[in-house]
Amino acid sequence: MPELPEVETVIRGLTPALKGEEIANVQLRRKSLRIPFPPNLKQNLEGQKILHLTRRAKYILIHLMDGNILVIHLGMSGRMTVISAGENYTLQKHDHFIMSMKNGTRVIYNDPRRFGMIFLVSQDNLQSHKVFHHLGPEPLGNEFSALVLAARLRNKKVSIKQALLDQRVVVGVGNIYASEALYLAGINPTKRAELIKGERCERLVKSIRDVLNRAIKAGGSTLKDYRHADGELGYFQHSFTVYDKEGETCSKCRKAGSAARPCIRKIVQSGRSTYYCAKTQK
DNA sequence: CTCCTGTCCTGCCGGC
DNA sequence: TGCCGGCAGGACAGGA
Repeated sequence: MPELPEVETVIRGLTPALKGEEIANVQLRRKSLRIPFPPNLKQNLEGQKILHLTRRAKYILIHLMDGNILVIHLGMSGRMTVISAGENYTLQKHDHFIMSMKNGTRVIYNDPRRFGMIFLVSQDNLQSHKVFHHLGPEPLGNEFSALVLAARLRNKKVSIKQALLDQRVVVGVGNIYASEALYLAGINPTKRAELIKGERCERLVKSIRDVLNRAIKAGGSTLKDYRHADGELGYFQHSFTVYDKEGETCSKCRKAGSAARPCIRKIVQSGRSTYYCAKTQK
């Protein structure tokens, strides 16, 4: 499920609950998610103090006092829930990982499809770790620019939509925001990636940033403290402009008064749905 | 190198 | 109503 904005919203929700707190107990309710839990995960976490939380790509990084980082990826269906001290909570199906803090706060990781990952890596080995070493630039960071994107798209024969999903090109963009960003930039998703340069590339960079920033903002403003009444973090009502809107008329076409002709189409690219406006995306 | 396919897993929805 | 196929917001390995 979650792409960069959702992960970011989860982190903002977890931070006040976890920052500075000590982990008292860890419960693993199965042996593995997508990959096995590391053998000593429980022992390594219990007694540790949490310094702070950050994000890299779609990974949640929980920095611990001993120099290790607890890495959590939500996969397609992972969710985090915060339960305050003294609050009642009955464990649900697919609650796989539970971390209880010394002050009584609990954090629950639930993931029906189990495509998520939880593991530990030392601060020093983070960059070189298998899942991190190949990652491209953060789209909201200073290192991301039209020149950088163009360089990474060079010689890429795949479609620009597929390229945006490639975490070596840019991180954090998933299937929804790829469609959304291309719509905003007015770029046809089937276009060969290597053809996107110059002014179009500028527009794409700006669109990716816009779409992600707006989604993060929506996450913050529609949730009180990034948290539902039931403690669940990071999932918010957010209306997309083209995603899942096949057969509807996009806002640009509506504004242009094109007699409300349906312009949004759905296609499948390397097995994944793409939505776009057949009229405005060239 | 790049590209493409298959795979992991459960839940849900639409069609019959 | 029940069953079944297809699809779902991610990312990896392996082979061409």
